[in-house]
Amino acid sequence: MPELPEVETVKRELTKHLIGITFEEPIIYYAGMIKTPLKEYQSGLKAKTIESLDRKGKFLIFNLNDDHKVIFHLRMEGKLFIVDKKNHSSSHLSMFIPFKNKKEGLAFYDVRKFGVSYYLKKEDLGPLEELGPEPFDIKDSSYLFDSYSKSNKPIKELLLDQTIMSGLGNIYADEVCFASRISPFMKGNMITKENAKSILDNSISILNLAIKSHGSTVRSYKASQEVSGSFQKYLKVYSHQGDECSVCHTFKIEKRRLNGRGTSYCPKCQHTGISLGITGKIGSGKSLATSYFKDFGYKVFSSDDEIHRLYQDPDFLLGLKKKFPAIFTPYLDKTLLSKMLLEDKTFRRKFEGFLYPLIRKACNEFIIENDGFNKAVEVPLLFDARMQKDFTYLVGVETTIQDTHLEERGDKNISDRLKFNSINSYDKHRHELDFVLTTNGPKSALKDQVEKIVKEIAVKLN
DNA sequence: GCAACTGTTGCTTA
DNA sequence: CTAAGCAACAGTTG
Repeated sequence: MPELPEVETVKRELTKHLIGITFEEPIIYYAGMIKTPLKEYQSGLKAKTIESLDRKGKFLIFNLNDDHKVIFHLRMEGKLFIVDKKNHSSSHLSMFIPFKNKKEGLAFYDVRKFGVSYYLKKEDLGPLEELGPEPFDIKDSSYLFDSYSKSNKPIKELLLDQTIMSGLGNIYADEVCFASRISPFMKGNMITKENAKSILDNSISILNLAIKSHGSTVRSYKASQEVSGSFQKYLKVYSHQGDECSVCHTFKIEKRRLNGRGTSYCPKCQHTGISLGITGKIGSGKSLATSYFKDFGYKVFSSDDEIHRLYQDPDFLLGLKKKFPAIFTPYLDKTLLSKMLLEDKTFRRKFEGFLYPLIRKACNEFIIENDGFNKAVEVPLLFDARMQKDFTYLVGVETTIQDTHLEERGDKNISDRLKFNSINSYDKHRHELDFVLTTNGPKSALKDQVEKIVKEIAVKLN
């Protein structure tokens, strides 16, 4: 995962073996990794000796015994191992640089081929040009406060911005937010000076401890053949989604996407507010239940409303038409759509595969946008859309008088509506619910049930 | 069996 | 300018 501590570990490990080593001409198997002219790279490294190694943020630097240097960025999976010339594994080998008068060489393994390398004059900054200071070099947290305050982006995204401060990646950014008791979703311009100080202090202490632990070993990443990092045992949120928070012992660690990155946090310790997924069959009374949560101060969102909004969206309709031309005659035929959803299983799968991710994304955006508030999100097909993990708690709404409810709201096609029960896997997943609301009785009884849940959650949040 | 997800960054598009 | 989405790639997980 190479973030700063892992790259520092690589640097320390390689320093033991590389100082004074003379390169032979590099053998390049994946030319895409070399970001400066290939021929110069090969001829430039040949017969040069390594004088010292350096690290800036997540970049690794070899200083050669002339006026040039070599820069590596390992990105996601890049690994620099010293291996025997005839013993190196050939799978995912992007480059091999044999050592002169030695039986070993430096191998660059990179499964995903995202890693890059540069051959540059020592005075050229190259990719380091825009790089911000490391936390260790920031003497005053007001620098961070000033940088973050200017931005409307979520604080975690700003922590990942290497031009402001370098070194934090996805794992340590989550850990720093947790240690600082700050929501990763909070906008930069909302943070206080105390927040900024906390972020700087925790960045320094977490990175230092991680360096001491030789980084983290997660998934396939290892700094060298010999060294396995152990910082993963100190991780409090990253890789802990679903576990009870080790600090408050009240809620599970949650995980959701923020700008395409998995983001783990504790809703209580980091003051994000909790989120409820409200689900149930058609006509069960979900909307009414959700509206009661609103009465108790919750922010609410309905995925049905989102679907209606999507059907007004020309871009969505265009995408839909491209994927499912059959339901356009020539305009979207909702009756035909309902019929096909009920009768054609293959069509339904495909349609759901198109629609559910959009719903999931919209719900996620709503939750992130309403950071700090408690939220109730109505999702009729929550289980089918596999959104169980997207909420703090799951609330089921049940009734034995579905048809009465549908009649009450003036539904014309009750029997057709009820057919949709067959494609809702609520019953199969009922045991996953944290709360069940029953809506057979008077409305006031439902409101009382909602109030009970609201109070229980308020106690947990303190 | 397919879709989503994975540690990073930079470029394109609106 | 910002913001979002995608691209680079290949393997693992549900």
